[in-house]
Amino acid sequence: MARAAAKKVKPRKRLTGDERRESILEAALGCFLEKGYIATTINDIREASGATTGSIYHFFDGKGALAMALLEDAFAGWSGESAAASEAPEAVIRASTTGLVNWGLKNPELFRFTDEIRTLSATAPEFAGVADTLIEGQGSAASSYSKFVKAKKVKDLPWPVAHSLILGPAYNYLRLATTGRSRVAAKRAAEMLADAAWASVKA
Amino acid sequence: MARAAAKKVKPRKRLTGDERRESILEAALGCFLEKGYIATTINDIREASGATTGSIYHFFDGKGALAMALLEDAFAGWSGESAAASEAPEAVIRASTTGLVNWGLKNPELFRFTDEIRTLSATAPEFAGVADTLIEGQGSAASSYSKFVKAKKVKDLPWPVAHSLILGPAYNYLRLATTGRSRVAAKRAAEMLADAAWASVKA
Amino acid sequence: MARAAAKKVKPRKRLTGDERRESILEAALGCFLEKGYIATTINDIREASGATTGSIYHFFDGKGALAMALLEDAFAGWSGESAAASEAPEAVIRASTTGLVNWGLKNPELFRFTDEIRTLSATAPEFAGVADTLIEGQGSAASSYSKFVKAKKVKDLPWPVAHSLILGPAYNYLRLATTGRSRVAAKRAAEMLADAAWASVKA
Amino acid sequence: MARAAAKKVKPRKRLTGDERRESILEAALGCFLEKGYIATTINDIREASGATTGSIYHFFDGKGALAMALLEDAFAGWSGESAAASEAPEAVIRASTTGLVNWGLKNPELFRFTDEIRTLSATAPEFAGVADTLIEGQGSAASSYSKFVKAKKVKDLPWPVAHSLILGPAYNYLRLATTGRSRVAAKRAAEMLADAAWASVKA
DNA sequence: GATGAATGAGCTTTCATTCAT
DNA sequence: AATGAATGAAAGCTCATTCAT
Repeated sequence: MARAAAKKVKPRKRLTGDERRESILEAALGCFLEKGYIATTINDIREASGATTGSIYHFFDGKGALAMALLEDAFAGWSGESAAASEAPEAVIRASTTGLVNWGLKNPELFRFTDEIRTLSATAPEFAGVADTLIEGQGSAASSYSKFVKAKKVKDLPWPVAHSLILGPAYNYLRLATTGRSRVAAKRAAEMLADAAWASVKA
Repeated sequence: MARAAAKKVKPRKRLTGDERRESILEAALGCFLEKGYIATTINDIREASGATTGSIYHFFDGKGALAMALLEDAFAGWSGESAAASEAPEAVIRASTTGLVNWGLKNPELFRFTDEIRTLSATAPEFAGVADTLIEGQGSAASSYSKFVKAKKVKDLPWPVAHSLILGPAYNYLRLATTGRSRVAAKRAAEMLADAAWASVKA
Repeated sequence: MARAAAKKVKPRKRLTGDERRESILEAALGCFLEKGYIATTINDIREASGATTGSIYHFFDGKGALAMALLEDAFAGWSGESAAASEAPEAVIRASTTGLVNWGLKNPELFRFTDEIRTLSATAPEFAGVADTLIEGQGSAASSYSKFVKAKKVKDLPWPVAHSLILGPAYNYLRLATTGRSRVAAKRAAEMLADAAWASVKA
Repeated sequence: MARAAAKKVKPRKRLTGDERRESILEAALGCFLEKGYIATTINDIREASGATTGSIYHFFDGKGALAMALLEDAFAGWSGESAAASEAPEAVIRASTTGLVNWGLKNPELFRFTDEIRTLSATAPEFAGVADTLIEGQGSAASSYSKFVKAKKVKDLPWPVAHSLILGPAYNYLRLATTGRSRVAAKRAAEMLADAAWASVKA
């Protein structure tokens, strides 16, 4: 009845703290992108990263915190892509649209991931507050817009409406593109959407 | 193996099949809207409906099937709201936008619910196929649009782009309105968005 | 929210009591043979028979009783096959062996079904008592054998041993044949096993 | 979604992985032998082992995996008992028979357990493949037999038939002995069956 | 830092059986 | 004789998190 130990101990590569942290983040991202946040378990991340459960909890406060950390990275990437060449209203607004579209087309799973978290934020307390960041964008966007309004460069629309006109089509397009159905010339789409966005809000 | 016979039968109000079915659906909807689909348990629905677990499974194949049944209702309501007064391109397209906005403002939790399911459909097999319905709308929309294109009433845009211009702002607006932050004159918003939608696609 | 009744009522063919009883038995047999007793649910039988749950319980005392009824039929078939042409010891013993093998090869799933119930009888109270019938055979077999012993036609072996020599190889062969692996000339196998059985016990 | 943190940690004796694993296996065996595999629940095993549900699933993939692990042990014990003193055909074949009988008489519940699993293997996917091991024995047995055939030491019988002649009576005898009815001199039975087995197949 | 055993409430789902109609 | 809604205990299993080592 005596039985041999079931699992050989896989000798684990020794990593420094930062490397371990990094490898966990990477693995978590891979899992979240592949199966979605909800369907991913800590165990999945453990297996993918080669870390132990305890290690994961040593570096992060849990699954939610892991997602939040990744979300910040994602958001940074998106922001970078949305930087305008000039401060001119048209440039700024077009860059918002094309930045989102281009970033999303480059990182389709990442877009889906952010979208999932945004949805969950409606009911999951650990993601409360994410909605603002994700949907309102850079926060400063609203105040930029109101400056443009004062300068009579754009229509005096309520910000939610303006936001919807500028980014709504882009989001929608990414959802379509991300769902694997439609396929359309990527570059052109971003421009078409930016054209429309600017046309919709310009004074 | 032999399941123990149910010992005490606490007589419960006897409903007809349809009544019970209805009460379960209603309770499920209430729970889904209140706590979200994911956070809702069968037990919640059981308590809210007064049915037994077995009864719920007698009428529905599970939580997913329950959601699907409700989704169809939701979709029907939205479709109804989007009916245009005439077949004129402008009327049709404006109705798409205002229909979605008005329906969503009238049923904010229901909108959130559909949005949650759409998000989950990316990874949850039980909701595969939902995405098409929810995001592409009535299916016939694409062909309507191409008829308008042929009639030179609207721009010859790829359908995903046109879809994004027509409904993207509306969706976005509803997400903002639904997240409990912004508040804007409801009626006016629908019109503003419809104006922009039509302006974006008209020939 | 009002929804149409979910299921069209399939008009059910009106059967007489006996016909209904028969159709239930038949359906139950089909299910038991196909998926095994344990894996078969009353619901499976309901669907296969076209009867309603209530009907099934009207005619039978439950799943166990259904199995018992079928078991008796099975046993009758097996007994019939085992009838010897004469009362001569050799004929009787050979017929026991060939009868079992031939019956089992003709009704492989039925053999498996009886084997499953026999196994369950060790722990399931509803089948207590089945073991005797199934494993000891016709009950009278033991006394037949002791008559043969007295007539010095066969060895004076303890009945369990004799039983094992006469039927054990046949059972084993059927299990092999039934498991879908081996294939051997059916007729010949029965004879070989009968030869050996007789040789093993003859005086 | 976010699982509630385990509130109160009732400290339990800390065992090494192997100890806990062992205790679970032992408890599972006890339950399976006492009530049968089917009638045993995870909860039974939990109570018997003192482990928590989670611990059981930490070490084993479920009830089926637990049974498989135990089955391997059982099989090893049986194999050990069947080892022949020499390579002579008669010794090998007699050892097969007596080994099975003796092992089964020493471990009657274990025999019953293996028999139950064999039966279930016909329909339960988790036990597919068990049948071969359990019913065909050591795999090498067939090739041993064919060597004996070539050496003209035994009859040139199809393997299923030979297998049935050698082990069928033994299995049958154990089923009788295990069902708690008959009682016969154990030692003598093994020999009688071995005598017959050898007589049936010797050239 | 690192490990991985341990926790245990809670999940979805099953199903033999009952009984009001 | 027939219906099928209702029952509800119990099943197998999950998994975020904790913490002794």
